Parts: sequence; C-alpha cells; structure tokens
Amino acid sequence: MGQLEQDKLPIPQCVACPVRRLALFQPLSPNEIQAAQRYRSEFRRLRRGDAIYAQGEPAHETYTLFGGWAYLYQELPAGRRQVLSFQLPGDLLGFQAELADGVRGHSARVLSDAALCVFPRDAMLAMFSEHPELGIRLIWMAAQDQALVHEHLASIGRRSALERVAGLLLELYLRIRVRQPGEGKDVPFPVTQSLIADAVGLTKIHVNRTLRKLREDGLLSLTHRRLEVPDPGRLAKAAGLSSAALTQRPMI
Amino acid sequence: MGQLEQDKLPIPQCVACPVRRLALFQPLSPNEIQAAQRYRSEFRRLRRGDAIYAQGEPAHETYTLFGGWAYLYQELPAGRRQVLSFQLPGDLLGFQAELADGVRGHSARVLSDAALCVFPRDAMLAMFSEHPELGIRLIWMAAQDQALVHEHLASIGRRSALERVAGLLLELYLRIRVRQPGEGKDVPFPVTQSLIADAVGLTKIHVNRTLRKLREDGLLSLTHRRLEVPDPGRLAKAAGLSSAALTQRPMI
DNA sequence: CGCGCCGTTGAGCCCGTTCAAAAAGTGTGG
DNA sequence: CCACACTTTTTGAACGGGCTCAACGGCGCG
Repeated sequence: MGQLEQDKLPIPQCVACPVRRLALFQPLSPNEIQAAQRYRSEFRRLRRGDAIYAQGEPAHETYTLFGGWAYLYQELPAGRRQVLSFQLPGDLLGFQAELADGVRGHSARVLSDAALCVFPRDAMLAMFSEHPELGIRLIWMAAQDQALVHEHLASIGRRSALERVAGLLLELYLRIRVRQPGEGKDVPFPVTQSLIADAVGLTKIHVNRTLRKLREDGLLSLTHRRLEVPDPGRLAKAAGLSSAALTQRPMI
Repeated sequence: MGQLEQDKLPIPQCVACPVRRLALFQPLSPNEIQAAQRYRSEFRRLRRGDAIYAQGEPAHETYTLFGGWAYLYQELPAGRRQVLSFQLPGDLLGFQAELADGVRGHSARVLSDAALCVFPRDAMLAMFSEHPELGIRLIWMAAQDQALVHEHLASIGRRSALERVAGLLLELYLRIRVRQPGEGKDVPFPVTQSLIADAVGLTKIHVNRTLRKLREDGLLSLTHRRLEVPDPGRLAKAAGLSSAALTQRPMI
C-alpha cells in the first residue's frame, strides 16, 4: 500500500475502535467515548521502521497503538542496544516521560506498518481532571507494564538462553492471541531474530541456535514471520515458568 | 534497640515528615497534609530481613518507606532469585498490584531496620478522587520507577560485569546522597554482595572479584557497610554511562 | 565460645561470544 | 517478471567471561 493511497483512508471514530476494550478508554460508556474523542489531536500512520519518538527528546505527547507492532529500546555505547518491551494494539506508549514533563528516557519505533492515536500533554491532564476513572485506568495500565518489565528483568538476569527465548516468545504469543481470539493457531510475528537477541540479551547467532533447538523439540514453529505454539503449557515449562503463570494474569 | 523499646516510640505526624518532599504527598500544602494524614491506616516498624509482602498474596495496601532500605525481588525455580529494585526512604511500594486489584507479582523485604506508612486500598482511591493532583503525582513516581527499571534492564542485558556493578553502586550512591545532602562523602550501604549479585545477574563470587577490581582502580571504597565514591564521573565512565546521565535526571 | 552468615581466593570448565562466510528471503526499480 | 541490493537466517570453529565447585578467614550474635 503506497503512502499516498494510505493517506486517503478515513480516520476511525473512537466509538468504533476495535482496541478500545484493551485501551485507556475502556472504562467509558459509548456516550462518554464520543465526547472523549476530542482529546485525540491526531491519528498518525507509520511505516515499518519509523520512529515514534527518540531518547533525549522533550516529551509532550502520549500514544495509543491502534494497529501494528512497536518496540521500546535504549541505545548504549559501542553499538549495543537493549529492547525494553514490545507494544501491541491497544497498548499505551510514552506516558512515562510525558507526565513527568521531562525528556524521553528511551526510543520507540514501529516494527510493522502501524497507526497511532496521539494525545497531547494538555489533553491528558484535562482528561484526568474531567474523568478521574481514567487516571486509575492509566495507573492500572502502568502497573501491567511494570509487571511485564519485572518478568523481563528476572528472565534476563537469572534464566538460561533457552528459557529466555522460550519465555519471550510465549509472552508475545499469548498477548497476541488475546487480541485475535478468532484466528488460527498461528499468529503474525514480525520480530526478527536480531531484535529477539537485543530483547533477551543474547547474540543473534545464539538466538538462532536456541530457536533451532526449540523447533527440534517441537515447542514452536516460527517461519515466514508467523509463530505457532502447539502447546503453551510445554513451552511455559521450557521457559522455567510455573505453569500457573499461564492462566493467572489476563495480560494486556 | 529491642522490639519492646522500639514499639514505644511515638508515631510521626505527616506534617513533620522528613521524607515528604520526596514522597507522594509532596504536592500538598501543610494544611492539606494534616487532613490527608487520615488516609494512613498504620505506621509500621520492621526489623532487618522482615517481609513487607510476598509474591502471590492478594494486595490491598500501598506503602511509603519512611526510613530504612527495602528491596523488591522475584523468586524463580531452582533457588534462583532476581532483585528488581532497591527502595529508599520516601519511595512508594506496592501500588502496582494494589491498584490493579490483583495479586502481588513480586516480594518485598527490608534490608535494614525500617519503618513504613501504610495506606489501604480504599484510602488510596478516596485520596485520588479528593486530591486529583495526587493521582498525577503517583503517575509521576511510577514513571520514575519505570525509568530506573529500564536502566536496570539495559544494564543486565547489554553490559559487562564491571559495568553492571559500577552502575548499580553509582545509582544507589546518588540516590542516597539526594536524601542526605549534609553527610560526609561516605554513605551507609547495607547491601550484601550476594544481593548485588542477584540484582545485576551475576554470581556472588564474580561480584566479589569485580568489586576488588573497582577498588583497585580507586573508583570506590566499600567496607563495613559504608560506600564512598570519590569521583562519580569516573565511576559513571566505568559503568558505560554517558556522563550526562549524572546531572540529567533529578532521580528520586 | 561456637554457630551462621558474609567475604575472599583458587582451579577448571562451559555457555554463550566472536569472527567468518554462505544461503535464503525480501523489497525495489527497470 | 526479472535483476540487483540488502537484510535476515543459518552454519562452522575457536575463544573467553563468568560460572561451578571447593575451601578458608572474618565478624556478629546468641
């Protein structure tokens, strides 16, 4: 789809938003939603690889990911990079520095063609004073985020290469499936091995070997940008997770 | 100080709180503080090693650390442990699962004798509707927290053992100094090498060797539970940080 | 004084890295 | 539809940072 053609697409109404139940506005009734839509300043379309914001920039916007994938990362000396998290449709991005009225502490970029709803700082603040329940909801979403990052931290700090890769793939697989309950067993998976490596703290070479092993053990199939996990329970075991973790949290 | 003797100490008033400017109630005026004090249900004293809450428990309280140190951690299969973060006086603990009305995703424990202000769930919610600015403030504190965890993630994922240990010690040193501007160059540091290891994802043996190297290079002195960093700039360099990071963020 | 926790040191090994190169896939323009 | 460039995936060989296993010294506390 060309850029020009893409720009002609209509801008979706919040009332009809397919990710609303996952997103910030979930607590609002349809009537309120219609009113709340004015907080959104822009509906922005991005192409694969585009930056959303960058480390060091002043922050004055928050985003809801409408469609597509994004990832947050930090760049370190000597060309090293750490992927902090992956964001899926309905996720909230960039509220951290935004509301701390400071500077971005990390960069964000889209993995696939994507679309964002943009909320300026002032709109966010107005929103919270007019709809306090949205403040609670934001805190809830931030808490979910924090829980995922904590899991990520434990994974990188204290798990083997196999467990880390298995864990990341399982997490993403489950998060995608929540969003696409209807589809077949395999889901779109636009994450390169190099990105997986930078997320779990390994080299892409070793990620490749680890993936081979996971495939050989029949724990997953990952080809042509599609991921299938025949038995999430077994993958969870390989990831060194208590299988309770599978059903426990709803996860966003 | 014995337990019995300790229990006789008076309970501090919020108006006179020494950590207030660092904590949740910072935005309130002295008058408001006096009124807000009723949100606090308890002032709790703990001894070195006591648990504050544990992974898996239902959450219905949030805490402000009044004095002493605490740490958040996750326990993994095979006796492994990951320290997620260290908390210093004024820091807010446990709001994550609390406000997501769920179950604790990690455990919290005090490192040294400590004291907490306890806020029940209902009080927190009432607080936010009566003082919306406290909601914003909470989000701000959560964002600060998130930034620290992101830094931590990048450290474990993409830095060498030396950089990780240097980075953690520098972070803690600076955070303590913000709280105790008056004191001498060295600060109290009750963190064991084993805990450092579980924080940065190394073995305690290797942490010991890394600390020796840092001492030999004159970057720090760490003995008898006290830490001194003669030149934070040099330590930042050893940690692989842009020395800008030193002055950039105020940090809580 | 003895027990347990914490810090320290040595020797050898292994998981994941580095370096190198080829094969396969993906996108672009003619 | 094909040719070309570029990115991503895959494989091999050798190295090394941090781990494992084992032991000892020091210090606080009951």
